[in-house]
Amino acid sequence: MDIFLKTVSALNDETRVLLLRFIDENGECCVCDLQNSLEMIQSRLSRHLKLLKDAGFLRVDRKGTWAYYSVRSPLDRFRLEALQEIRHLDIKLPAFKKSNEEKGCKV
Amino acid sequence: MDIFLKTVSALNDETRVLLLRFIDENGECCVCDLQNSLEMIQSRLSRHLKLLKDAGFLRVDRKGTWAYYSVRSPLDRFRLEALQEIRHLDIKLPAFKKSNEEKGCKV
DNA sequence: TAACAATATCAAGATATATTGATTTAATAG
DNA sequence: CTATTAAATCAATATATCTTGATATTGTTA
Repeated sequence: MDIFLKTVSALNDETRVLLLRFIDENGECCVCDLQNSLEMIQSRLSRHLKLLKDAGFLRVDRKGTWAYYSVRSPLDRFRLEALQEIRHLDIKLPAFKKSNEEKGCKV
Repeated sequence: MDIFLKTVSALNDETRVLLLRFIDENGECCVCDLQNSLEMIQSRLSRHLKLLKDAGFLRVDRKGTWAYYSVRSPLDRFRLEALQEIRHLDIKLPAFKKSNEEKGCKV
């Protein structure tokens, strides 16, 4: 029950649905990218990314000080079905604005 | 997005998961039955049943003053998958205690 | 080591949701 | 019509979640 509720509760927020959809469409993103693209402050992003990760939707890959988030794979049946549902939502996604990581990103 | 969030939000509560599972296993129940079986007060039940109904999981069939709730059918793909997930949860379900409707149920 | 940048966590206030008991609505029986 | 019963709604309180700005942590570079 607890795992199910954690999974469902992660989906129960507009911000996280948008985040998941954005990362699903654009592939691996670091938090800088997301700050740039979605215009959210860093602490808010960090919180929601953690919830999505803990609920089994995202994985994180750290390289130096950067954290790259991507959709976890493979997803189990239920999470995949939820993601499919999210893929079909009529959402206006902001464009991907890459941060200039190579030169040091400074968001 | 709104419909998706409403659907997900209906699943995001232990009471409602239990209710949905109970009705799924036992078939059509009136609110009396649920009060007897689950030992919840009526206003609480009524609220959660409404949320599950409005989210597309339950239907209600009124006969006189009684309201019979059952799992809506057919369920769409996502809701069905959620229900399957709930069917596999390791939950201790209380026994079904039928109310004595024939003689007038008085809960 | 010190300074800096990316990310995570914390604390406070704001918003949403759940629970309870009381009240209201609606259908039926007398 | 009145009384009764099932169910829905309301009002108050309690609990949980979200947002923000501040602070802490971690890795990198000078």
